[in-house]
Amino acid sequence: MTIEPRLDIIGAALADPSRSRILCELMDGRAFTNKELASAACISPQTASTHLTQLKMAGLTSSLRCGRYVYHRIASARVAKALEGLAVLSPTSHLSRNDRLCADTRRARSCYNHIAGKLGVLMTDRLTTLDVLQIRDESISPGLRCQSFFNDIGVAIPHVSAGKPLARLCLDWTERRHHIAGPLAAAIMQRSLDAKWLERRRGSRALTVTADGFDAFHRWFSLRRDVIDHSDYG
Amino acid sequence: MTIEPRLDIIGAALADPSRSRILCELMDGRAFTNKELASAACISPQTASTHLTQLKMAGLTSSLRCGRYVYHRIASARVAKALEGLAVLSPTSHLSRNDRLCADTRRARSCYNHIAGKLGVLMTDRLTTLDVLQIRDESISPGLRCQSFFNDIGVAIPHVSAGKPLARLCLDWTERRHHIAGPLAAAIMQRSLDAKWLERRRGSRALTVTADGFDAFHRWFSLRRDVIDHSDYG
DNA sequence: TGGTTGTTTCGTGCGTCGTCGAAGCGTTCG
DNA sequence: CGAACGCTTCGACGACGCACGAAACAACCA
Repeated sequence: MTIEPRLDIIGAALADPSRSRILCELMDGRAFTNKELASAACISPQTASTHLTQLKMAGLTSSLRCGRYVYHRIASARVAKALEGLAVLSPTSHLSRNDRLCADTRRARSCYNHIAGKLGVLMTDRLTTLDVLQIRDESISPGLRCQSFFNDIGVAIPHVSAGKPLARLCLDWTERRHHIAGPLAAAIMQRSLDAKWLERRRGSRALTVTADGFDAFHRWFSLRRDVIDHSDYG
Repeated sequence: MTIEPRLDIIGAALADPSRSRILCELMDGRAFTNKELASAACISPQTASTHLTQLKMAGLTSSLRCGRYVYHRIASARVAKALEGLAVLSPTSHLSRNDRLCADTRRARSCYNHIAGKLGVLMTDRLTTLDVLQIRDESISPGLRCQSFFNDIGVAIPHVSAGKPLARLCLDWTERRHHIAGPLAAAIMQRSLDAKWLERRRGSRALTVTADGFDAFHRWFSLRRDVIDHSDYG
């Protein structure tokens, strides 16, 4: 016998539909309570509690007690990255349904701590054509107009320790194309929320683009409203 | 209800110890028959057959009929990448045992189609300090001495279509450090096997460094035998 | 063609796991 | 202090899934 990674242990943690729903709920990077997650997964709080202890034991989530509430979140960016890697492998048959809420989620949503969905992909495209970011192979480096661009839109470029990426590419599981992740992407998302360009929706990872948001995305990213809104799915 | 990736479907495919062992066996990139995999996982051929159909249904493996044999392999590099991402998350308690075969596997092994383990990590380090490769952030670009180096050691640098990486970083699940993956890394592995620097071992992903191998790795990578051999575990 | 080998399907037994009601524990608030 | 609320544990029920023997199917070989 030779040593092997125990994929089955991680797999068993993922193998239940309720736990999968809980993880997807947590994938936007925020922390939720037991009860909230129970409601999101349509199960009783007792059941959610057992699931959450399993996820925690498997190292996928961590919990933080706060008064009588227990907040759960994805354990680390590494876990989030691994789960995103799995998400693009997961079956897509259920994605073809023309569901209004599906369309919303595809259009713009939070992914761990950055913007995903069509908006995320379009913004990423635009950042490269504007020479704000250079994407070579699978890595990202600042372009000529990086400083000025982020200065203009009011995003402070995060400081990262040497060797750590300012941003990285994340394969979008609905668009099947890359959007940016990492500290810079998180800063853009934070700015978009602070400036009320985007608003979180209750009980969903979907993000709503406000009127100011359409304005800002048109001004800074040349994204017309109908391009963002247009759904090219069945 | 909003759409979600069905992590549970992939998870269910991974959730069984036998299937995990089968996948780990396939992770070196080669194809194996049903019977071989059954033997590797210590289960009967019937059981292996059902597991393999499950893995195939989940999109993790693909099969190819060749006479009365059916060869199974990892479906794609994307799947291999996702599984590697999970492997670094998987529990490590069983890695602390001081097992001779464990040490072999840690020292050098094949990972999909490139070299992993201590040897893979050391080679990657050396390629950067020699300015053969430049690692910036999480991407890799050719260094000043790239052409001459690979010419010297007899590796033809693979052609890749524009925008595709020549190499990428892969987190080693035993060393917990990066080694290189991708076309260039595959070419290095192939060269090492052709030149008999490395030999595959029966029934294991471990790679044996030959006498010529120690010679070559010392000459080209300045890796002394004791550095490769030295186990800093248990 | 008949025997051997590899793979797959069927049926069954048995263990594991998800689910929720009930109850226990801890915290908050009036 | 007592009531309300949230979380967790326990127990029982039901369902799913892994395992292998037996048998069918497919391909090779003499």
